[in-house]
Amino acid sequence: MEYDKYAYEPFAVTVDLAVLTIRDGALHVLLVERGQDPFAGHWALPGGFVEPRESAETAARRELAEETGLADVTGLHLEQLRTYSEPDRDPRMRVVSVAFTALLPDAPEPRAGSDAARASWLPYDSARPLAFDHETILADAHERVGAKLEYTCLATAFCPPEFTLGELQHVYETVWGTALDRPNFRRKVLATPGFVEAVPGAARLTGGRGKPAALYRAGPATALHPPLLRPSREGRPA
Amino acid sequence: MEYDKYAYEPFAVTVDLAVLTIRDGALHVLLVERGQDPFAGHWALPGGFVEPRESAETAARRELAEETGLADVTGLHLEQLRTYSEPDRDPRMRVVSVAFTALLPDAPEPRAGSDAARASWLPYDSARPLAFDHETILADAHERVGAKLEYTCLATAFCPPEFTLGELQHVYETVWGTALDRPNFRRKVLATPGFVEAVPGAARLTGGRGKPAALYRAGPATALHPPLLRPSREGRPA
DNA sequence: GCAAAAGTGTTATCACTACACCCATGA
DNA sequence: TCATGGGTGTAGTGATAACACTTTTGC
Repeated sequence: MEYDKYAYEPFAVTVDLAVLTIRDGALHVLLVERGQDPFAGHWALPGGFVEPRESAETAARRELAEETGLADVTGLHLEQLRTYSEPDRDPRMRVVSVAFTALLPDAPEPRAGSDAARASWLPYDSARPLAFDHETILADAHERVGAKLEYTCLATAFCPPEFTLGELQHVYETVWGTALDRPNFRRKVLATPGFVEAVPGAARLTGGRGKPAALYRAGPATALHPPLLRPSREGRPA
Repeated sequence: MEYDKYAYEPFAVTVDLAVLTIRDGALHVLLVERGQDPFAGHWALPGGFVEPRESAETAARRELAEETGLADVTGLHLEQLRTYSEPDRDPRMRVVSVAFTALLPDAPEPRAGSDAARASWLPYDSARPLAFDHETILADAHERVGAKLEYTCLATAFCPPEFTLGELQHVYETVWGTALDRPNFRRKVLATPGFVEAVPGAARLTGGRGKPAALYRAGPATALHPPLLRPSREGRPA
């Protein structure tokens, strides 16, 4: 560790956000359209510089509030993914980016930020091509969230304060891209203490038809024991 | 994203390494003794600056080779942990550090590096206090490795090319700090295709006494299905 | 009544735990 | 012959998967 602050070419440190939500039954991601080169006109993940007196986590939450326009983002799930530091990932200069993923229950229309031409929710499957290495970041975020659904109670972060078990199951099915058996899913969730808590007496119609579903709130538990594993594909990445 | 490289106070970007190994039946960590203030005389994780033309991963592998003195570190497990970016984590200047964890099978004596006064393997449990926020980084590394043992084949990274099932079990017991049932462990490992491969005919005495143990090599699998869960403590962190 | 969505029950299979027990070696 | 560590067998328990089935609503 040396003392000369200018011994090296300066590094810029930024945060990039993979903000995911479920909208119209499909996984969506918050993207901004770049107004300037490089990649002018391309979609990119929202993000920005880390300020001199804030941590990457603080910067990420600030950007999240700015990009979504939400007044209160304190309760939202925000998690550091990893740091992307390939020397040429930004053609202009050396930029090291700390990537985060955030999970939103509902999807308010984003407001076009200061430097972004447009901001919008796009379906995950059509979110390509993206600027820089953002496709890699987005794929890593998807894999991470999918894996964490297995052994944590993270799924409730995609749900509004009160939700039905059908909606919770839909979170799993949407992120994993697989269908689950409803009776088994239901038993599994209810058998895990603290995953969900029943809202006494409350019920809601979901698809316009059918029996009204009981409502639940997120419980205090964070871990899932035993885990709720994805239907087995053989070679799962580590 | 702006073009002025000097618009902000420069950030230094470093890597810190939590290098773990098992030595004399206990978890050890590679530490260096700091020669200069701040924290002169304190132990710290090895690490260093990311060079202008390398990624954090490249820098981490370079530092690993320098600090351990190993000629070939290409096969070793090296994994990004997370990035630590609290504004005051280094009192001298703004340093953002990308932390990695590395797993070594054997423990060659480290050579004292260029800027470090001494380098040494210390038992994990007595590796305190550490300089900067390195205690947090080390604890995060331990937790990450412990969690990955559950659902990946990572344990073989602590073992030499050929090892016994008893040695493999010892890896789990050392990292988790719990005893495991030998018959069940054995069945579990052998029932997972590609976790280990038998070395035909080979056997080795382990404790000087007892039946010689069959030898195994690491197999091609990376994931463990179903996982090998830690004996249940109730509230496991997410 | 019919379709749709919620919710319950049942059974076979699988995996895991906790043991008891046998085998090969050095002292 | 004993201590030590490797290796096998087995019975009880709990979790899972794959169904069939009932309930409550809108049309």
